[in-house]
Amino acid sequence: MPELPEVETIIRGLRPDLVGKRVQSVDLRWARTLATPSPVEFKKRLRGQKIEAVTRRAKYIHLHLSKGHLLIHLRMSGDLLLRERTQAPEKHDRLILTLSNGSSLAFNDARKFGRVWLTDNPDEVLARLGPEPLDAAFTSQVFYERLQAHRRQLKPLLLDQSFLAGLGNIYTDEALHMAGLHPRTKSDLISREQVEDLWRAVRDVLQEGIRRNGASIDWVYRGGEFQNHFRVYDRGGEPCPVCGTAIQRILVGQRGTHICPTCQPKVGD
DNA sequence: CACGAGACCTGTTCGC
DNA sequence: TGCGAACAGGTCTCGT
Repeated sequence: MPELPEVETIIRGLRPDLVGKRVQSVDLRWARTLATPSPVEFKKRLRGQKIEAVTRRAKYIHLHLSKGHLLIHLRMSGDLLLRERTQAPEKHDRLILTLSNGSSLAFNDARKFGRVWLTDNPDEVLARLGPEPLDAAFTSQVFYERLQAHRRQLKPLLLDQSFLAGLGNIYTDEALHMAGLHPRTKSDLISREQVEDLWRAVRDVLQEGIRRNGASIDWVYRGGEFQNHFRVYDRGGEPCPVCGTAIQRILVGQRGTHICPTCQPKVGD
C-alpha cells in the first residue's frame, strides 16, 4: 500500500501521540519482521526507550529514540496503528509496542513483507537511498543529470529507490502520464524540457497525494482519498481524463502499468 | 550495466 | 457454489 504520501500521512497522524512516550513492553509476534538485531537484543534495547521524534525518509518511518533508532518499512501491506492497550491483538499484528500513555503501537502486515530495524546508525539502512523528491536539493537539473547517467526505461528507474526515493507503482504511473512520457522511454533520450515536465509532475503528484492523505485501495484501507483522483492508475479500459482514449494496462519491468497511448507516445528506441 | 525471473507472503477477485 | 489462476501499494538476489 504505502508510497511516500501514505507514509507521510501515517507519520503525521501518529507523531502527536508518540512523541514523548516510552516503550514499556515489546511483543514480537512474527520474528522475521525483525531485520536486525536478534529478538532478544531487540527487546532488551527497546524497552524503556523514549520516542523523541517521528520522521520519514523515503518510505521508511523513523522513530528517533533516546538511545537508538527504530526504522520501519511497510512494504506492500504494512500499516502502523495506535491501539488501546486493552485491545486484543489483531490477526496480522507482527509487532506491538506498549507505550507509557496507555496505548500501544501495532505494526500490522498481512503479507509479512514489512521489516523493522533497531540500530544506532540509521545510515546503515538509509544511506543507499536516492534524493528525497520533495527536498529543495532535488532540482530539475539534478534530476536531468541523474537521468542522463543511465540508459534505462523510465518507469523501472523511477521505482529504483537508489535513483529517487519514495515513488511506487501508483505515483510513478500518475507522474509519467502527467508528463506525457511513455514508461519504456530510455532515461537518456528525453529532452531537458521533458525532464522539467517530469520533475514537476513527480513533485505535484506527490504533493497532491499528501494533500489527499494518500491513496487507499481494496481491503488495505487507510482513509485517504487520492484513489478518487487517479488519472490512469487502476483505470484500464476507462477514458483518459485528458483526451478520452481508453487507458491501457501493460507490463513494464514486471509491474502492472497504466498508460494513455495517445498522451504517452513511445519515443526513441 | 540493464533487465527478466523468481522469491518472500496472504488475501481478494476473476474466469470457467 | 467451487476452485484455480491472476493479481496486489515493495524490494532483494540471481542469472544472462
